[in-house]
Amino acid sequence: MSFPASAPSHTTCTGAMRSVRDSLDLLGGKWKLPIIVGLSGGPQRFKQLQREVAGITAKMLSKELKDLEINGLISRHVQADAAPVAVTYTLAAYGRTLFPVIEALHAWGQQHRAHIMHAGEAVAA
Amino acid sequence: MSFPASAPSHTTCTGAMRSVRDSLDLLGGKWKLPIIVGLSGGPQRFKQLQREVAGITAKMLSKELKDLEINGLISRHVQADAAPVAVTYTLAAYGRTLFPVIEALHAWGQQHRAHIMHAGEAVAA
DNA sequence: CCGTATCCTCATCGATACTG
DNA sequence: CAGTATCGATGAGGATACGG
Repeated sequence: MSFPASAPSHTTCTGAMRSVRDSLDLLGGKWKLPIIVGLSGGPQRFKQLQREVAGITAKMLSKELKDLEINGLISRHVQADAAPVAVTYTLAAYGRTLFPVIEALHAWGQQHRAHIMHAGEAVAA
Repeated sequence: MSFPASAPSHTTCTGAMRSVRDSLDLLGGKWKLPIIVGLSGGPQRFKQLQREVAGITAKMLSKELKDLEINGLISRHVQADAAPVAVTYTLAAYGRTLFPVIEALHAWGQQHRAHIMHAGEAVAA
């Protein structure tokens, strides 16, 4: 259920769109999901994370991390005892609820890449 | 499999990010998914679809439909026999492979909305 | 190391008017 | 009806430099 396979009503679709858009609003943009993926392997410090995500600037990383924290997807921890200050970002439990979403996106992305390869091929499946 | 639950390696994450980004590139933006949802109930004509998606302008709809067709997610059919020209858009079989993705986004969006409601609540029920 | 401030560019999206 | 053309607003995102 949840996503009608054959004949969704007008209202059903409208409702579905709302939720989908909600998710997109939160996770959309270039960096949100990559950052979450980057944190999925365990806590990371700012610089580490920046290296992990690859291509992101400090400005964007900082901004996106704020957004994600506001939405409760990640948490930020400061260790002031260290000399040059250490900040650690951790994927919150709530952030892990995104795994199915990420997995779906990941799976489709992979499949799509394969699909493109033999674009003209016969194939069926 | 596919998305390591506990300790993904550096390389695994990088690979996952690529696929996720690929999907996002194709499906990102404000309208792609809503349009696909709008077509999930069956073929639609341009104007119908515009009404269905709600809020989209002719310009955006036209542009997005082109993108989606190029990627093989939908197909366009023109009936020139009718007086004022009728164009029908249909969700291609390949477009239906997105249903799991949409369903994931949809489910998370719904859950998130609920999550927000009792953000500070100590549960009620 | 961890960011913030500033400036800038470009893609996205919207409104309106118009054509076939 | 099915689109396209034009103009304009907005903001995401990048480069660089600097502060704590």
